Amino acid sequence: MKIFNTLTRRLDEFKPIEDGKVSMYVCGPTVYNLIHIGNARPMIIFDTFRRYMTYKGFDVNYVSNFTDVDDKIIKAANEEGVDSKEISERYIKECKKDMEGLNVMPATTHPKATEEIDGMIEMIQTLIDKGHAYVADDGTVYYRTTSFPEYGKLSHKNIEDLEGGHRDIKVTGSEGKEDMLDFVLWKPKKEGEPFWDSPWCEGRPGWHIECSVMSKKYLGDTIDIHAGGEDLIFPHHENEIAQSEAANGVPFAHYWMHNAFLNIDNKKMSKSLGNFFTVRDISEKYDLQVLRFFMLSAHYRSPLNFSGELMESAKAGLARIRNCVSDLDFKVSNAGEGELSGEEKETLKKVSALKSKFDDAMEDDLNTADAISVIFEIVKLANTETCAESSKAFITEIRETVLELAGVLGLTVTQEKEILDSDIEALIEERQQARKNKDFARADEIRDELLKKGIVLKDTREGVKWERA
RNA sequence: GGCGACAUAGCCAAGUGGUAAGGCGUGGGUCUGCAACACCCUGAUCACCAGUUCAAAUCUGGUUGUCGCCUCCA
Repeated sequence: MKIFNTLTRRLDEFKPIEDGKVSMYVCGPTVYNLIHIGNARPMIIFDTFRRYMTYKGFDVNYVSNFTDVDDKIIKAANEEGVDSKEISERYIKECKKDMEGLNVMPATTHPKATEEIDGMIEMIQTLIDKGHAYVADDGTVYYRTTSFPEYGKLSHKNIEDLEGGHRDIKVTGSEGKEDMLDFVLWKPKKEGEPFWDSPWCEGRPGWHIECSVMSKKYLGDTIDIHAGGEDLIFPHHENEIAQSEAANGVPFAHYWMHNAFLNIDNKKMSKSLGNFFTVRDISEKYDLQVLRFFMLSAHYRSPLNFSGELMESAKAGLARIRNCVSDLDFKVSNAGEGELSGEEKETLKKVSALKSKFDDAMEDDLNTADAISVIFEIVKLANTETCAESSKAFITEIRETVLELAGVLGLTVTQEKEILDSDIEALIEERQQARKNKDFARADEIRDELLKKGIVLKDTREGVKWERA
């Protein structure tokens, strides 16, 4: 597996710390609202990475946090006049619902910042003891960036440039800091904010320390992969490295993966532009599997544009795969038990080669766009090479392959068996009878009637199929 | 100002040295009582200029354009 490593800016061959195992940490959302579709990109991408590694036989320990203490959560709580815990608990619950819709597997562990305060205090103390952090007069604890010579190695920034670039805003808010770039590890409470006791003051942790601590606790001092959105490279991940490596004395993560942003109609998504969509918004109009398919149709390190038109295109694409599977389902139920024919064996060889091609694509820095195209190639084979006379073994093999590969991408392509009301079934039956009797007026009447109920009929070669409009 | 990314058919998107995958849409066809669905077939020389090479979308330099980070942000 080749992974583009932000740290080295190269494709690096993945070598796990421990054979057959992968430890990875993915920065999760701050839960102050419903997650938006931008949040969904890393969730889907790294869930797909995890599924692929699992498919390849790795035991993946996947940790993704919920940041449940933060300014925005406190603000939301104050606006609603409720406890901030109520806000975070609510949106964690909603986030999990969205994840389920997106078919994002629950992490091995989903730690919450507020439940890891002890570990944070401990790590901050270690940093102070080692001279990497200091306490200001008001009890704020800052990280001393100048004490970590490698600061900037992930974002490839040099510190002098950073200092220069900020000269104009240096005036405000940096009292108590030794240096511009120093960042908060612990901050004193303000009125009405949640707080915890600490050796320095009653207060709460800074954002960056959370991830360092949770990663250490659940995965160890050094992990294989740390991932997140590209915007987190600086300062969040840079700061995590500074904290963890200074405190633990060993490298933090061997591979750093970052996904590019999702734009809306070629512009950055933001509330002020009015182009802000939550996953929940999308779920009202589309099966969330369509959103997942859409996200995987481009490489994760390319910026991806979102629009209604593109979603329609994705919907049609996913439907092509699903139609193929449902067609195979039908054929398999009528197929004979006979041996594979010579021709069928040849076709299965091609399918098998395509399966390798799929793996190759995924091995190449998770090229899901290419991987999807391989699935389409198999779909094409299935559509052209199977027929009513095909053997059961042949059809089953192709079907299983499509399902398996789609499954690696976390795409559900089998149709849910839905039970129709008996009176609707009766109407369909009556319509079939009418068609048989060439009473097309009645047949069309029934078709219209069902359409009003949201049932679309399709008269196929194999019989009547239906679907929800 | 600093750092970085990208530019492939109507749209989306792989390909990173040997004469352009795949999807959507369009058009044509098969199936069908009709319609819809489904399926099959159908398209580009790769922003521009110069260079390296037997050979470049693919490497080098330049031009133009789009975008991201540097501040909370996936």
